[in-house]
Amino acid sequence: MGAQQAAEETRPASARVQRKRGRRIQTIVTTAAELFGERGYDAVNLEDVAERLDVTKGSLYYYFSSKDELATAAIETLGREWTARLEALLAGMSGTPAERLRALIHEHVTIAVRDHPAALRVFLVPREWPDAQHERIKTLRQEHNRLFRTLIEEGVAAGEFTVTSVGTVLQCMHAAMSQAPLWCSDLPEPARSRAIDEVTGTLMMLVGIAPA
Amino acid sequence: MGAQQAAEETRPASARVQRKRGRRIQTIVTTAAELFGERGYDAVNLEDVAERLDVTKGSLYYYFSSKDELATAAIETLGREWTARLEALLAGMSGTPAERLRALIHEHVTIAVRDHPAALRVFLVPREWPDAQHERIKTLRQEHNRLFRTLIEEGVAAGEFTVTSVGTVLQCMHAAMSQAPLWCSDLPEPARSRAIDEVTGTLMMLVGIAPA
Amino acid sequence: MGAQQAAEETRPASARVQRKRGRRIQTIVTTAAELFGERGYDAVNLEDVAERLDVTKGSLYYYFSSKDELATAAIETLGREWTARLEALLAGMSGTPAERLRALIHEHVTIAVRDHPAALRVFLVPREWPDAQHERIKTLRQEHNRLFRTLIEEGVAAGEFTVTSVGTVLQCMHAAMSQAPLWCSDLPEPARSRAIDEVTGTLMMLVGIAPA
Amino acid sequence: MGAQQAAEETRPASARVQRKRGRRIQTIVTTAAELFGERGYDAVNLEDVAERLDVTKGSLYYYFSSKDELATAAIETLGREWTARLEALLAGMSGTPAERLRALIHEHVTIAVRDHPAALRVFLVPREWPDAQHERIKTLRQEHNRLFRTLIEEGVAAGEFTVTSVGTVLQCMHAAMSQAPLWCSDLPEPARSRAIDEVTGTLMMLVGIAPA
DNA sequence: TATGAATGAGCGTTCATTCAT
DNA sequence: GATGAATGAACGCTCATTCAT
Repeated sequence: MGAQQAAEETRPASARVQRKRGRRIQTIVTTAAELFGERGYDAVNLEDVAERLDVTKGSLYYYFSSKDELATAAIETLGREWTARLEALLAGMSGTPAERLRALIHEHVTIAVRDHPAALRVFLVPREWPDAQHERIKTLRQEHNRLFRTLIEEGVAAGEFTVTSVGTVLQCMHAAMSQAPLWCSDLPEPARSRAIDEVTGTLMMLVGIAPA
Repeated sequence: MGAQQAAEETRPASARVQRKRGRRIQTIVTTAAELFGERGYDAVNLEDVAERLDVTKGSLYYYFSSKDELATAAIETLGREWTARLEALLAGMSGTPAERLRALIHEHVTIAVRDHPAALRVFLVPREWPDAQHERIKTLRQEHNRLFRTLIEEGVAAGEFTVTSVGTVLQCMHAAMSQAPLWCSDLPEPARSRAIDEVTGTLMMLVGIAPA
Repeated sequence: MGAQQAAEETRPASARVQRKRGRRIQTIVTTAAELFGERGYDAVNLEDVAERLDVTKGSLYYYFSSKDELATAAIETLGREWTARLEALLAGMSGTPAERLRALIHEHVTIAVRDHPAALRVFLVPREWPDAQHERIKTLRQEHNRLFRTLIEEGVAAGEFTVTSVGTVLQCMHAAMSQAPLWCSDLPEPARSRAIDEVTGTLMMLVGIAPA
Repeated sequence: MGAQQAAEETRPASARVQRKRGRRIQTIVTTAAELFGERGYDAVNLEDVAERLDVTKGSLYYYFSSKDELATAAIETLGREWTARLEALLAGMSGTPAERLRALIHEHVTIAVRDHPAALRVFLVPREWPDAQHERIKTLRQEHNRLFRTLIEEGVAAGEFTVTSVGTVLQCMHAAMSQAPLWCSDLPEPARSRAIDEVTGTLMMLVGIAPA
């Protein structure tokens, strides 16, 4: 490849190419996220990822230099999307802190149970992951926690919530929400929604809101 | 060698040997339980287990016929001991359901945080384990749950507890208690005890008991 | 890349690749057949096969998913080729049943002694092989036997042959032909051909044809 | 152990002890011969041998310094016993060479089919065995062949037998007799005896004796 | 860009052999 | 003499990674 061609590529052509590359990467990352979520880091091999994408193993290395890097990207994507959905929910609603917290928990559990039964492997047992991911997971979780923390503190300040310790409530809440897929995901539909509602109601009690 | 001598010597020797073998097996199982707990089934290899025991990999096969069998034994031991400690606690105390539940939660979290930071891998993410263990884990967890369930139902019947659904409360409680090691185990001592107390107080809210 | 180009390029390339893969597999199977024949299933390890092919053990798994499968392919190849050669011989000749049987025996022994001293391990001691191969071997041997059986029955019907029992004659004949490499293969050339002739003449006596 | 005691043991006590040791060794060797015969050298492990003898693996090393040595002894025993039985048969009978050869073949096949379906592994595929055994097997087989050879040469000299080459007839005969267990051993009793008779009759044709 | 092929380190498992008691 | 325990080398197999094309 000549230098000139290279120069041509880094500008206009390259923009289209890079967008394409970006989309390709997203496809891969999303697929990887599904698999890592379903089975965990160790139990996923690149052959599986490649097969689900209908490419060969070797191709993955054109986009990611290692399994670790792919996993990092997958987690990143998972975390971002999740937080974005929760933020979107909050942005579009008003009401008392209790109403909003209830909606937030409900949404979180719904995402976990319906879309990412996967994710508990990521957020629940971070030690399963290589150190590189470990830190990133922590950060993502903090961003994620921020949404809940803000709301809870608001409710406490308003005298609406009663808590022992905000930090502890967050940890417990998160643990329960993340593990919910274990007992909810396999339920047939009417029962599954009911189960999600129950979890939501139960977790509201952590801030002192009695069941309806 | 006469038959009598044989009767006097061979059998008692065999009994001693038997006991020795039993102890050896316990040592191995305990070590294995630690490692499986720390890293999960996939990430533990028999070389690691052997090294920690200061023997070679092959020796493990003198006692266990496969990694699976070793894992099964490790889980079994872990589960039994845990349940036994909780049962012992309940057997030695009286008081209102709230007092007893508080003690039970406190003990569970203490065991998890201090003695088996390990165990969350086992009880929290059962899907990580081969099918053979999967069922056994379920059973152990049920026995374990029974202690909590009985107490909660008693409290509800006495009008002392308020719950959305006993089953859901159990699941959430268990999830939080099991994950507690993640944020408590590495704390220095006075803080750790305080953290355990906070978790206890927070989880009592799941049955409608307000913080002190 | 346009769809047409893809159609013109990807498929033909894939066809060439396919053929290349086929050739590679044949090379491996042939090499494996030699080794299995020389030493038997148990005594051959994949390291040996790989070394003779000048690749690493792991590479074999790109083509065969287990030692068993490789062995099956090796046996299949061996059996097919052998039967094909015998069929080709018969197709190209006429004459009395005795003449044709003599030629058939001679060819079989020649193949065994010169080309596959190997094969006795396969056809002589089927119990040495895993069950998967066991059945396949039986089938191959039956196809193989069919050629001899047809001819012998023809000779018997024509009153040219005298036998105790066709089945038993086939078994004895096969046993001797297969084991011939043991005492013939290491002979220097003029003696080896003579030995093969003697075996042929001797085995013709099993159908009542006296030596020349 | 004091020198005196040793001195005492090497004489009178030692005789009894040594006989005992000899009997013990015979038991082990016989058992090993069975197993090697059933499964072949590679597929037999010392654990199996020990278990069948109801001792531990380690004990075998008190009598044999390696698996190889045990195998050698097993083959030796097998071969000796076999030859002895054939010699005994011949010693106790008279008649024409044909009558005696027929009896000899019949006895050989009967032993093979009924008592040592085993043995084909030993005598049919000597290459399966370590070099140490290889030579010994050859020798045993020669002794064994001698019985047949003598008889055949006698029959030829008497004009009763017609052969292409005595050596070749012996090889073919041996091959067939040894492999007979493969198709006879699993037959139910009346059929098995008949099959043995058929093999005998068929093999007599190798020396020019027509079926009855 | 993408593929098919190959590599090599590592893992679970087996087994002949050794040895203290 | 015999046992229980341990060892270490080897084997079948997996998989992340590399690379020529």
